[in-house]
Amino acid sequence: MGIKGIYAEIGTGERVALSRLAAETFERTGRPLRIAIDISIWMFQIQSGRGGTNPAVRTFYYRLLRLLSIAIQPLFVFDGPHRPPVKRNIRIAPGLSSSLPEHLTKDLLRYFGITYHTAPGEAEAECALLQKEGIVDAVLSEDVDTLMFGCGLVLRNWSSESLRGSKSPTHVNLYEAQKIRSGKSGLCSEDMVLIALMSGGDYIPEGIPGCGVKVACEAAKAGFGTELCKISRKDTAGLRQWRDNLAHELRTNESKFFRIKHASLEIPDNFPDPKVLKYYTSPVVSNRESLDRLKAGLVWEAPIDISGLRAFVASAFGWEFKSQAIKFIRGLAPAILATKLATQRSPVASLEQASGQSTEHDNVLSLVRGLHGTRTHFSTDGTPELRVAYVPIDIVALDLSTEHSDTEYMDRDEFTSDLEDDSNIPATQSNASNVKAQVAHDPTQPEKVWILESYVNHGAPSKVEEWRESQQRPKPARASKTGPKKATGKVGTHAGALDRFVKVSKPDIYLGRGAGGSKESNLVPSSSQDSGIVDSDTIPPVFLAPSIPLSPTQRPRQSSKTSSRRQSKPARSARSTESPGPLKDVNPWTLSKPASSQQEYSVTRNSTLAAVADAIDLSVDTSPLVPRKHSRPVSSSSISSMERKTSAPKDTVQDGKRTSGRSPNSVYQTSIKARLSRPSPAPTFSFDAGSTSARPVTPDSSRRFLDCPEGANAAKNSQKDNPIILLSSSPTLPSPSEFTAPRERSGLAVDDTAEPNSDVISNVSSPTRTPRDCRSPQSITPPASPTTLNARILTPPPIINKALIEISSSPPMPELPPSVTRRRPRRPRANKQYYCENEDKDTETPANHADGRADNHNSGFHQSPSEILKGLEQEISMPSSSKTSTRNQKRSVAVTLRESLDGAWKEVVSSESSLTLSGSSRSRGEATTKTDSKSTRPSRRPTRRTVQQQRVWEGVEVLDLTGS
DNA sequence: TGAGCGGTGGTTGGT
DNA sequence: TACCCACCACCGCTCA
Repeated sequence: MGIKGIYAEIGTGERVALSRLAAETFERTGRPLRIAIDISIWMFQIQSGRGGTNPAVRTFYYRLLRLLSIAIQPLFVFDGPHRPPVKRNIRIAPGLSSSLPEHLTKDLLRYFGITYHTAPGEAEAECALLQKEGIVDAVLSEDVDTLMFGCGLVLRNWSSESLRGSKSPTHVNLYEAQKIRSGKSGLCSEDMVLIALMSGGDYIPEGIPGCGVKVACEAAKAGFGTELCKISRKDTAGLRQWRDNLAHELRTNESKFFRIKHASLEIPDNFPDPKVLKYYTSPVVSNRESLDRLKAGLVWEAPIDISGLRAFVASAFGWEFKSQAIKFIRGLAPAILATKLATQRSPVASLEQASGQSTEHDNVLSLVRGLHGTRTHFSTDGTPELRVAYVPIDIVALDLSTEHSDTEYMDRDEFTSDLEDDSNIPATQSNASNVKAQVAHDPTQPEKVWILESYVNHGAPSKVEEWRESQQRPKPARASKTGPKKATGKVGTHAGALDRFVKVSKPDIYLGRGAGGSKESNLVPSSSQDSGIVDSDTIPPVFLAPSIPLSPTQRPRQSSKTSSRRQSKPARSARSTESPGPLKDVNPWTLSKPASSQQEYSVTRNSTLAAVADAIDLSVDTSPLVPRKHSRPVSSSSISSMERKTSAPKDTVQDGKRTSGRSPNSVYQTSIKARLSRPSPAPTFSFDAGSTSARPVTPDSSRRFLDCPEGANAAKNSQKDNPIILLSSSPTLPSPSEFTAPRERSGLAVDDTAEPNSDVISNVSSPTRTPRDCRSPQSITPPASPTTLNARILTPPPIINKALIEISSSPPMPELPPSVTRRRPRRPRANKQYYCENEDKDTETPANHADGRADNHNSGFHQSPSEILKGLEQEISMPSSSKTSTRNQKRSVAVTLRESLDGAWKEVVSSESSLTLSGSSRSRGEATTKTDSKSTRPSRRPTRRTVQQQRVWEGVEVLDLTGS
């Protein structure tokens, strides 16, 4: 937890490449960068490992490889027995230091020859001490608490640079105590102690009630922190005096230390708790004697026990076969090579050199088979690297003949799950094209790896010199270079090669930017385009938002919460001036494979062209060869991810003619895993004013409606008088020709053109039976023209062979007055969907989904509606812990179990009950109707007022696009 | 678990 | 005194 909100004060630090730090330290000191690592930082980060045996330890293994590949010398610090018994309000069992299996971790470190150290108390405090004592250069920690303990250089958040494709950790946030003190915040370690005490820290999460980091910072800047740390803990009178001074200043703001006075803040009598104060100011750390012993015993360059490590990975990760031994060699070799180059002792200083024997220096030199280029890469913040050729088996001398052949036993799943971890090994080897190489990898053949230039200069200077000389020599002119280029078909790409993989479903929007614009100009924006200024008028209508022509300010929020969050990100980064990020001039287009479990690739680009990015739809498929016969309906729960990553081409309308976006020869992604954390989007039906018929709203139909004179007129008028209420329409909704919903459902005339499956119809129940669903058109007061009201009908979940239980806990449906703007609840938290797997069929389960989030739904697994209803009753009637007002509320809850059919529902059983809700409505994410405005002042924010005055009509998902 | 985001409500100071 | 406004703490949610 650290200190909540502290980053708003001290900033997020300088984002730097760890390799750059390593190289700079190496050049400055002549030795590798040494960092103390609080082992607990791995606790959660490495839990993401999936598959195989001990995935967390395996991820830890790859992280160690990554550290070694930039020749960093880590010193791992474990928590000791004398750490504070309670941290973050959690009582810590003595001896339990992390969720990692400690013995495995320590074994692994031993085999790697990496030193670890058990602190007497808290690892964080010990790490800070090690840095202060100069034993290490920096501390890698999970937060900046080490600054409180007096650490001078803290590294945090070792992770990949976002938007760069690779997820391999390359960069850290760097905090220098000196810079923080002289910076805008002006905070020192004593100040931070006070902030932790007042606003809440690890040992006292509550702090002073009502006091946040802002007020605490003001108090610290006024000098209360420094003063407090000077007072002896036994000096109770001094402490009391200090507390009274602080309370007085807070109450009166006499000395103008604070922006405003804080009369309502009450400082507890026992503030600050001497025990807690002691944890911060005098933590249990090693004494001088222990430190000296540690210093004397530290071995920074212990060799890796290769055979021991091989045995370890075989037993701990199940890497028992030859192919896995090869993978082991392949991962380990570059790390060892980099370390050897960086820690190579000078040949002059070597005694062996004097004796004329083969030296260690010669051995390292022999590992470098050649140099093949230089680069400056964003992953190292542009620190120069050299491409070094080496033979893996020379470095990791493992006898492969003793390894078990595994061709017969290879478990494909296991193999692919291991490949996921390969994203963690040095970036030089981690790319999709190497998947093939991995299978056919021969460790006796030379490989190439990028290694920091300073290490190569140090470890193999003669090779570098030789290579540089060869670079300077004029190369003999090749006959082929002077002649005309031959299209060999083997090198580079031929025209249209990408067409097999990338489908551009939007016309060339850059084509008009210059006469005879090259192909390249279609994809790579020019600098002027990089400005992100896009004239919406120049974009053909098809590029606009799927349903509604809107001005940029009226753009609907994306149905995916994630996407909306992503949209909000640039705003934050725009605010941030501290981390501009390296290499802004990189190609804004990125082809990335989003998640290991997902098969689709996506073409994305930097946010500077967000407006254009919205208008471009690139569908990329992994297979250009064989079109699938049937494109499975896209999982509704995956729609959000589809929106972000891959989307099938949408139908377009041009010159009044409808063009199906789906090319008959195109191949669409059909198996998508995504989290199931939100209610399924559904096809949207519109109820035209004065009409009892409903028709599905597709991007197309909306556009058709708005393109026609009536629609345009309606839109125009409604902007003035009555807001148009349109529902979000799924961009991945099948076109009408593919839509297989039955024509008639309880009076709903569905205007689709396809012939429904009669078998399906016969078993389909009315989707209007539950309050969660939309009402039939008859029950809706036709809105005054020209308002168009669209209601949502639950659609069958496209996960075939699944039953979807939709639970709705909503107040009784109010009458919907005409022309009332219904706001969509920001988070429909009250609704839950439970997926029940049909065990007889081979289907995926929510637990199988990419991130495992669907496990949250397990509470509904294999339960009957009545069981679920019972559980829901308990859940809803549970008292809320929120401090906000509570009241009883009558609610109607309906549970319907439906089986998913192809394009329809089959209702199995439903149950309904009335519940009394107690607890905070706010905590349940519902719209509230405020009645007790006497005690609480009504909000003056228009958005809030709108929500307060109108109940959200759950069951109808309304996206208010009026911008009001 | 840390951290960020958006929403909500309380407090304060100014009008 | 009532109202308005800005600020901030706090909460739930989400993502990595």
